[in-house]
Amino acid sequence: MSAKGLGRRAKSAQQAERSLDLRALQRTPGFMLRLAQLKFFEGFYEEFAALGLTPATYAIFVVIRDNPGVPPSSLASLLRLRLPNLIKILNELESSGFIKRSRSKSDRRAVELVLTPKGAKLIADGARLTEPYNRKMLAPLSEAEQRTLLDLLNRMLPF
Amino acid sequence: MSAKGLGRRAKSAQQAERSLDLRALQRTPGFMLRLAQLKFFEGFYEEFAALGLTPATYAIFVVIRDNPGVPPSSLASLLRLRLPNLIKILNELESSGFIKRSRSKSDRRAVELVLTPKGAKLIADGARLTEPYNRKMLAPLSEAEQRTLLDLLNRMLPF
DNA sequence: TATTGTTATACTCTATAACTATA
DNA sequence: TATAGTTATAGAGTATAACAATA
Repeated sequence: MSAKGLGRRAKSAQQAERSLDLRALQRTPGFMLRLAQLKFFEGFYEEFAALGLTPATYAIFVVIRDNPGVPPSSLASLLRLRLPNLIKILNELESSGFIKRSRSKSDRRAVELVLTPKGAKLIADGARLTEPYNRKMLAPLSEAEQRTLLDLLNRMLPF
Repeated sequence: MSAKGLGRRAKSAQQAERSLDLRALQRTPGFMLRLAQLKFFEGFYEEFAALGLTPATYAIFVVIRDNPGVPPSSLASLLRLRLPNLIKILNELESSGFIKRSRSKSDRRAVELVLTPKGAKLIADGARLTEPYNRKMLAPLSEAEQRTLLDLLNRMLPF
C-alpha cells in the first residue's frame, strides 16, 4: 500500500465531480467503510513511516506485547491474515531482531512468539503516536461520537 | 479477493484465542474498520457471486447509472481507484457489453460512459439484493444504530 | 505545454498446495 | 491420521512511467 493519496486533477474535473449524484454510494455501508479504512491506512503510513511500522506489523507487535508466547496460528486468525502470509512477516521481524521464536516445551510443534527488547522499544515508540493519530483521523467527530463509532464497530463484529 | 473466510481451526487453538488480551486492538479504530470492511466484502462476494458483481464493479455501475456520461477520470477519483486500474475494468465491462464508451463532442479527448440495457439490467438485479445484504451485515445493530453508523462514516469523510 | 485516456509493467497483498516435524 | 509451522507459488489489487490524441 502507498502513503500517497490520489494526485491533484484539473479544476474542470473537480467541478464535474461535485455535481455528480453520489447519494446511492453514501448510503452503502460497505463502500463508506472502504473509504474510511483507506483514510486510516493512508494516514497511518504518514504518521508511522519514520518508525517503519505498517498497519499489519503494528497489530502484530501489539498482540505479542499483550500476549507473550502467542502462537503464529492464533495471531493469523485474530488479525485475519493467512498463516503463510503472516510467516513471511514474522521471518522479517525475527531477522531484524524485533521478535523471537521458541518452541513450546509441552508441544514441540508449537511456536511461541515474544518481543525482543528492540521490538518492545519499537512498539512503545509507536504507541506514543497512536493517540494523536487517531484524534487526527477522527477529528470531524466529537469525542462522544468517536466513542459511539468504536462501540458500533465492536458490536458489529464477533470479536 | 476471495469469497471464503478463514478455515476452521482446531478446538485448542480457538480456546487459546478466547483467553487472549485484545483490548488494545478493540480500541484501535483503523483495525476495527479493517475487520468491518472484510466482513462486508466477504459477505458481498457470497451474495452477489451469482450476478458476477464485485464491490468495485457494483460501485462503478451505480455511479454510471446515476450519472450517465461520467468520464473515467471522475469515476476513478470518486471510487479511489487509479485511472489505469479502472481502465482495465472498464475494458472488460465494455467487451462484455455492460457499458459503452463514446467521445465527448465538446472535447474529443474526454470519454463519456453509459450503461447498455444489459448493464442497466445487471445493476437493477444487483440493487434488489442490496437491502437484504446490508441488513444481514448490520444485523447486530438496531435500525437507529445502523443509521448512526452510516452518518458517522459520512461525517468522517470529505465526501 | 497541459489534459484525457490508455498501455505496459512492477510491486504488494492475499490465496492455495504441498512439505516437515511433531503429536 | 491430524496439527503447527513453513516454503513455494500463483493470483488479485494497486502503484508508477510513458505514450497517443486532443486541447
